[in-house]
Amino acid sequence: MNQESNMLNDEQAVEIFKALSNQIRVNILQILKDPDHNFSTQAHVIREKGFDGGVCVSDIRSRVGLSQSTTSQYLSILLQSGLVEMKRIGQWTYYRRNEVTIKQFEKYIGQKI
Amino acid sequence: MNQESNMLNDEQAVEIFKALSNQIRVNILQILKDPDHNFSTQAHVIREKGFDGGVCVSDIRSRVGLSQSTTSQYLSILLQSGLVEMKRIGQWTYYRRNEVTIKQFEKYIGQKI
DNA sequence: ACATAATATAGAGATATCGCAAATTATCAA
DNA sequence: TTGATAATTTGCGATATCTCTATATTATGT
Repeated sequence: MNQESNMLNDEQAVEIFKALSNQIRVNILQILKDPDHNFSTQAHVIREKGFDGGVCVSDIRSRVGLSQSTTSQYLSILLQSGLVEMKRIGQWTYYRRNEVTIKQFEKYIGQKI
Repeated sequence: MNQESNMLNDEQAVEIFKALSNQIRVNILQILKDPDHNFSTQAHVIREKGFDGGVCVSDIRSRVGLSQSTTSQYLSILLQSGLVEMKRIGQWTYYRRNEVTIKQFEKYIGQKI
């Protein structure tokens, strides 16, 4: 893998900055760092099945206290930016952090900012 | 200096994300990394006098191609966020990167995001 | 005091974001 | 197929951001 392929470009970085320019979206990313600790045991947190740490929208919703539609919209902004990834299983959509993008973002800050 | 004093809080970080959620403001921060290289020799770049690397507003303006007022406003957004610092000398206002905040921000990303 | 240069602030129209309720779509279960 | 649950999409009013022109402020030189 060469240097290019894991370096974000400015446009992608600005997309991420936009996604993070809202306290609640930052919070969502933060609570997804430790789903087992941040959600109740009844919550739909995936602990196996190849999408470990994925949390469904309604559980995230009840944790951050926004309306369902706003929560869904914020998650799709985070998804668009690449900071999270999602997987639909049955009627649930599970979201989890995309650590690859987050690492690339960290690297971008260190080198380009 | 303890751990607290050089760790940004979430609110300060969101302020920085907002400042960086605009391509031109990111560009301004980037060109201020190397004023000697990014501005003409006639530009008002401070190379000594205790505010090394400071560039005046009109030189930044002509480099980024925005109106005078927008440039001034963008610089004050960057200033508010702490990413740059300024010093007025005579009729000129010089802006330069605030590497301390930038380092703190980098640390915040690594630890809190 | 006056003219000039550099910067900041005010005001405004266009566009984007915020966050909700309501409507729609997708999936499951009986 | 009917009903329930989960999520997305749409529509909306409120607020914020973008970027300009015009004006005000501050500092310098005559």
